[in-house]
Amino acid sequence: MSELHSEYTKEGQSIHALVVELTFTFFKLRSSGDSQYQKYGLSSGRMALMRSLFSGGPQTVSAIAASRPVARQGIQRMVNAMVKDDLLLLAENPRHKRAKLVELSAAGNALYRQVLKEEIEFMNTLSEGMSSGSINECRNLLVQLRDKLALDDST
Amino acid sequence: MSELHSEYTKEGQSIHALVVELTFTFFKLRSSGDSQYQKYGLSSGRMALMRSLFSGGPQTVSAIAASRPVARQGIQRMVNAMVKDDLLLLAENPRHKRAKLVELSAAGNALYRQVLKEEIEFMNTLSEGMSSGSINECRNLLVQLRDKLALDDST
DNA sequence: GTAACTTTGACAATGCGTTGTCAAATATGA
DNA sequence: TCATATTTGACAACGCATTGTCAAAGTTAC
Repeated sequence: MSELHSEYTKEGQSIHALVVELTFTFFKLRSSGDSQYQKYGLSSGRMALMRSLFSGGPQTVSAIAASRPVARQGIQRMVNAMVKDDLLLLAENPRHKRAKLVELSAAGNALYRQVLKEEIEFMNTLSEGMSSGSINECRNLLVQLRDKLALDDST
Repeated sequence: MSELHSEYTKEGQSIHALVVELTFTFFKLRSSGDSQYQKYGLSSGRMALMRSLFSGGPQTVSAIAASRPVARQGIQRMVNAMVKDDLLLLAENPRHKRAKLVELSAAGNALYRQVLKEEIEFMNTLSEGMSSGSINECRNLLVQLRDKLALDDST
């Protein structure tokens, strides 16, 4: 601890500690997810993509990218690879000749549902002993934090 | 929403929502941090490394890597680059001929303190309107979550 | 002391994200 | 309509993390 830390307000200090913990928890969560996914040849990125298609229906690459903090070209590359793996299909888009609609193939849909099922069980296990009230309060605070960040920069 | 979601317990559903929000908040936080750091030629990774050295004192590359969820060779590469940029120094290690002690140079220390100062102000701003009690509760819940993850896998 | 094991830094390959460029397709507006 | 601007996918280059391999340095056990 340096003397600089005395410039923190009490709340500022708490937020800093929260940010540090959030970072550790995020990495832990992602590596835990990846180790669950890898036995199906999936990754966190591929799962997130399938999740978007499963809940949002067929969409263009641009639309998928716009709904998440990832670059359009990253999604494009991922989609191309997953089409090759027969997890996704490209359907004609009546509104745009080049921008095809990306959708889950039958195999992709089945795989996603399988993994989602495991994921739900995992979340249920993780939440044992916690109250949904305190979990929701925590989430609300993160939303609040993120909203403040959105004001701060134009990312 | 698919029929699969009915397999969630109430708490499981909440945890899932929390995990989604946590992910968004993490990315927002990191990009916000990076845009603050870049005017000093730094990145989140470099800042984290300097933070370790500032608070933990001179350490070997291996020790730094062991204290965070990053690979040893990633730290090694970063250290080599930052030594070239005169932000870090390699001091002789009496206990090991090859494993030098990494420490902040005078320039690195000054730069870190400058950025830290801005960061503290930023955290103070972010926390305005929040109670340190609710922030700490949120952090405690994340700690609890991370502990459960640690049990689950051996990452 | 010495043989076997582990830790460490250099080097290389790879994975997966980013950005930039370009041409085709589309949208906009005078 | 037609000129201009934007969106889109392919391609390339790069950034920054990972893993694996190897030889030098250090540790441990006998």
